[in-house]
Amino acid sequence: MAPRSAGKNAESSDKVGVICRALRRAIIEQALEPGAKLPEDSLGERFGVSRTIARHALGQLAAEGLVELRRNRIAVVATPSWQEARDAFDIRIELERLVVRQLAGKLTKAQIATLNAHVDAEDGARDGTDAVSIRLATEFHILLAHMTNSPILVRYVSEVAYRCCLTLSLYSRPHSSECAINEHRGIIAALVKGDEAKVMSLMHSHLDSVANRALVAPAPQRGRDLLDILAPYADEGESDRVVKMPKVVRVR
Amino acid sequence: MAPRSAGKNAESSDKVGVICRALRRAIIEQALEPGAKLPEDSLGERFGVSRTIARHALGQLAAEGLVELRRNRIAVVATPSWQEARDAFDIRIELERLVVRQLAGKLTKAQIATLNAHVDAEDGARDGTDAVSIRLATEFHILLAHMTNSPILVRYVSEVAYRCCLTLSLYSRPHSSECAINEHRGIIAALVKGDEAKVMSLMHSHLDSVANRALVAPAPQRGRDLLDILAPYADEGESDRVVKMPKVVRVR
DNA sequence: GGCCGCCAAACTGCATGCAATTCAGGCGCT
DNA sequence: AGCGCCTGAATTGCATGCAGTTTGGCGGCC
Repeated sequence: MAPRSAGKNAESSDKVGVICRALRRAIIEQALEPGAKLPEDSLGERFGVSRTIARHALGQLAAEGLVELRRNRIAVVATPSWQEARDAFDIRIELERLVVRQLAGKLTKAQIATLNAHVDAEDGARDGTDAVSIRLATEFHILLAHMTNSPILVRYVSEVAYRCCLTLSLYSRPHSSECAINEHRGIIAALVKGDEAKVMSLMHSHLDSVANRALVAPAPQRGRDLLDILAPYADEGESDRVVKMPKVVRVR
Repeated sequence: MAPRSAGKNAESSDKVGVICRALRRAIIEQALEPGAKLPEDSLGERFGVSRTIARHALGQLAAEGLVELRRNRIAVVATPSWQEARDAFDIRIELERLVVRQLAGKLTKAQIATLNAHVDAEDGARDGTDAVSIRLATEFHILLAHMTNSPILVRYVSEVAYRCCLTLSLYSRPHSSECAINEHRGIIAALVKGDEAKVMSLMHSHLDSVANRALVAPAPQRGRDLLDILAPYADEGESDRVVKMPKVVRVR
């Protein structure tokens, strides 16, 4: 029960959990694009449960930020703004630096083997679909988080990583994840060597480069809701938006 | 609409949100101690809604880690282990360093005033109950997070701060929060001055000292569930628990 | 007395039903 | 044709009902 011990968060082994996991996976593999509608009864029917359960699952996913829930409206896969994507990556960098700091030089042989096996799998899937590569790359990071044996850290890293996946599918063009794989190998090596500072900086630059490759521009706004596109123009009241304005870019 | 704008996370204006907020507050003010039972129908009755809604609210709080949900069992207020408490603080430190890093030198006059007013309120409540002091101190940090204008950061800081509150109520003795207030003032001053490094280190040591004051020992286990107390002894299988063992302390 | 099993009450898991709201498209009006 | 209104279908918000599980305590048995 080593890695899998933590996640008893109101979602394991019950039907809600099944739906959550399925949707999460569908979302990060881009089978469900941002903006995709998720009506309760379709979901319920598809998974053979009642709306009540589907609804509950949507609630959980909304709490994780993967789904947007507006009152009396059909739930949709979340469409993070460019700024939110950037924020997510910033948070992710800090969290994952913490992960590798805790892990540096403390991995067991078994854990190292697990990590290597995973990266090999990433390598093997390199000629598969992009979606699978992204999922595997994400799971590498979550795997690392699991090894800290800190349920809270696992939860946050997972959430924010999934969120980043989501933004990747929004703002990124078909990117070659090959280099990412090598970076993963580098991180493992540094972890084994136990060089805390080195591995933290490696993780930092790894994530930063992923973010920069993905979030180069405020994005082509590959047209989802026309309403969304116009949203920035509405921007009611908003009195004290002063913080982090340096790199703000007007959408279109 | 400065601070209160962000949190539309599937919980505002609907009954679920009302219950969530009420319970959250009750929990962090220790009106509900860790381990307290939260039966769905009592909750529903108390808030004038059906079990369905109460259930949904519990689900949200469980996702935040404030409530523990075990299948077919009455929900209870979460009882984080000492290790989880330590982990929560570690994460919190990183997140809040990020907050002040983003905020340093970027606060508006209005925001500074808001912060000062809040600290004054903390000061004013110093002779009130401990619970209120803790809540106000926590809200100071959440207020800061709001000012980053990053909903994701707000969510995570809030969650982890609430969690820390929870652990405070478990493992801490009546602590004087007076010094904390001064530390808050110091942080504001450094933020205004715009000294990024300084304010990050201030925040770090502030949180670290709060954590150390609270989590000096694995805690007197002020007896909730005797089962919980015995849990560490059971510790089934647990093959590869290698990480972060340095500072582990046996319970009792 | 202590221990085990049984039973009713309590509680959760889930589906269904009804009211309220939103959404889509057709109709009439200009 | 363009625009707005209006109506029915789709969909959510929520309560209630029933079945299955846990709980706690009582009585019998050792």
